Amino acid sequence: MRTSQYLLSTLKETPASAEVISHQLMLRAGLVRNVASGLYTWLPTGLKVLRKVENIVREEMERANAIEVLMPMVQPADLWEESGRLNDYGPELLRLNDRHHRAFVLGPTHEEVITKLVSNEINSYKQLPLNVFQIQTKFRDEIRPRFGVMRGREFLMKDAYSFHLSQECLQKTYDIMFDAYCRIFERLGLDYRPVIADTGSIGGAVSHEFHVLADSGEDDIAFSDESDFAANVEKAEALAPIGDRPAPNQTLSRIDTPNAKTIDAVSEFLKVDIKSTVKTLLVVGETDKGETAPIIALVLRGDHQLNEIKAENLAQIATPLTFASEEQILASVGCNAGSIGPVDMTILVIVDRSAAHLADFVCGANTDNVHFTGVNWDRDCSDYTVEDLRNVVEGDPSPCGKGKIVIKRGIEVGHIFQLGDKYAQAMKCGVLTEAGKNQILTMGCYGIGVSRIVAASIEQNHDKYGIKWPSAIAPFQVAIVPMNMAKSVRVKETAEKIYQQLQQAGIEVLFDDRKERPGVMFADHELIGTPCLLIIGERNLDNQEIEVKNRITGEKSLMAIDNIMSLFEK
RNA sequence: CGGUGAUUAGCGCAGCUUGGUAGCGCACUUGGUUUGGGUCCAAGGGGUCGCAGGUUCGAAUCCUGCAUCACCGACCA
Repeated sequence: MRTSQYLLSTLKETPASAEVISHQLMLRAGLVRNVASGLYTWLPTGLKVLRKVENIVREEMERANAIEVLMPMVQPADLWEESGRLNDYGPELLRLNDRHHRAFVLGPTHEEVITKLVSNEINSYKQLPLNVFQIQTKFRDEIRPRFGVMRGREFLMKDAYSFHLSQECLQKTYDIMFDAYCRIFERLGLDYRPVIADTGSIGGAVSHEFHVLADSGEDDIAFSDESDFAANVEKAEALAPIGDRPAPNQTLSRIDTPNAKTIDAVSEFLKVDIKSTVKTLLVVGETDKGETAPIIALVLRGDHQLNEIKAENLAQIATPLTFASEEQILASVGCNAGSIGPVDMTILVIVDRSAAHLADFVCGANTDNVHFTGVNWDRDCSDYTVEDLRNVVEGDPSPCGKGKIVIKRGIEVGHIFQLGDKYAQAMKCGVLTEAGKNQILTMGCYGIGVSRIVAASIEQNHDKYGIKWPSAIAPFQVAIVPMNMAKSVRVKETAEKIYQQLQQAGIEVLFDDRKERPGVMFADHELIGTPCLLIIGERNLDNQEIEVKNRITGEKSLMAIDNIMSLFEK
C-alpha cells in the first residue's frame, strides 16, 4: 500500500473528547472516528487490526472444533418474550418496530436465536455435543458509553454457544474453551488473567472472565498475593474474621448525634474508629404472590461496602436489588436514613460476616439523630442471620486460603459461562436420547469482545510516540520511509524495488511515498505503530545499505539491501 | 437517571463580561524554500457561530426552550 493511495488520517492534536490513552491514540493514528455516542466508523488501518484480531479468534475457535455461523443483528421480540428476557433485560435492549409494526430488538447477544436454531435443527443425541460461534456486531444501549470502542454501544463480539446432554460433557467443552481463550490472548500478546466471575443477567452457574490488566479498566479484580487465585470483586468471597468475637466490655448507651447522618460524620462526632461502627441499609425483599414487599435490613461494618450482587443472590432479597424509599424507611423503622440500626429491629436483619464479628460497636438507634454505643450482638440484638454481603478489600485474607487480597483494575475481554438449561428449557430445546426419550439440553456460552481487544491492546502497548503493535495484530508489518525521494533517483529506485519485493512476498507493507519531510513520516509511522521501519537515504546507499528500526525496542541497525528480505523469512 | 460543563472552519481553541464587518493555531490549496526527526516565506479556499423562539434599529454575544456531546455520580442509611 502506498500512502498516496491510502486513507492515513493521522492527527497531530488530540481530540478533546478522548479521555483514555487508547481512545486518544486510536483517533490520532486514524483507526476510528466517532459517529455518535458509542458508535464508531473503523478506518482502513483500524479495520486491518480488527480483522487480525478476528482471524486469530476464528482460527482458535476452529481449532477447538467450534463451527461458524452468522445470525442476524435484528431479532424478533417474540424470541425474547419466549426466554423471558424481554422484560428482564431492561433499557439496554434497544427495541424497534418494522413497517408492519412488528416488534424487534437489536441483538445484545444471541442465546435466543441460537437456541431456537438448535432446537429446530438438532433432533438426536448423535448430533451432540455441538459448539457453534459467530463474529457479529452487537448493540447494547449502554447508560454511559465511554473510552471509545472500549465501551461502545455497537461493538464486534465473538460469541459461541455449546449444547450438551450432560454436565460432564458441558464441563469438557468449557475446559476446551478455557484453553482456547488462553491461547487466543497469548497469541494477541496481551497480559491477561482468567478470573472467577459472576454470571449476571445471562444466568448460569460456573463462569470465568478473562481480563487484560490495565489501570484504565472498569472492573476491580481481587488477586491473592500468594496463589493463582483471581476473582472479580463482585464474586470474591469475604471470609469471616478468624477467631471468636471479642467479649462485650461496654454497656449499651443512647447518645444524641445531631445532624450526624453519615457514617463518617458519626465516627467523627463520637471520635470512634469507623471500623467500630455499623451501617444499616434497607432494601426491598422478595415477595410471595400478591403481598406487599417486605423491607429487609442489611448490616455492614462502617468502612465496608455492600456487594449488590451478593445481596441480590440471597433468596430473601428482591431481584434486581432495590433500596427502600424514604417513605418505606420511615414506615418500617420509624426514623429517617442516617439513624437506622439493628437494635430492636422488627424486620428481618441480615448481618455481614465482618459486622457480626464486632463487639462494643456504634449503630443508629432508629430515632432521628440518636445512635447507640457499646452495642453487642446477642446481648442487645439477637434476631439476625449472618451472610457474606460486602466487597472484599485489599488486605483481606484470600478466599483460597493462601495469602492476602490485592486489587487491580482489569478490562474484561472474554467471558465464558456454563449456562445450564435456562434457555433450552424456555425454548424447549431438546433431543431424543439413546433411550428414545426427549431430554432438554444444557448449554455453555463463550464471548470475546473483539473490538474491545483492539483498545485493550493499545492500553498495554504504547509509548509517548504512539502505538506499539505486537506483530500478530499490526496493521502493517513494515513501513518503507524514503528520505527525500523527490530529489534522489537512487532513493526512489531502491524504495520502489524493496516495495515490489515485499509485496511479492505477501508482506503487508506501507510505502510512504508522500512528499513529506522525514520528521513528519517518522512521527506518523511511530504513531501508527508499525513494528518495523525501513529507512532509505542517500547516506547509506553508497554502501548498499538501509537502516532498519524496530518500533518495539527502538533498536536501529544497518543492513545490506540484498539481505532485507531475510528479515521477513520464516 | 441525577449533577456539572460544553457546542464558533476538518481538529484544537479565542471572541460573549460591556450587542455593531467572525478570528488564531494546526490541517487543506498554490508558488517558492528546505530535506535523516513534526522547515521557513508568501498568497489563498473554507463558518446560516448546535437548533427554535424572544428582546433589540442591530444578536456568536442578552433571555427562554430544545437537541447533541463530554465529565462526575448513581454505596444512601
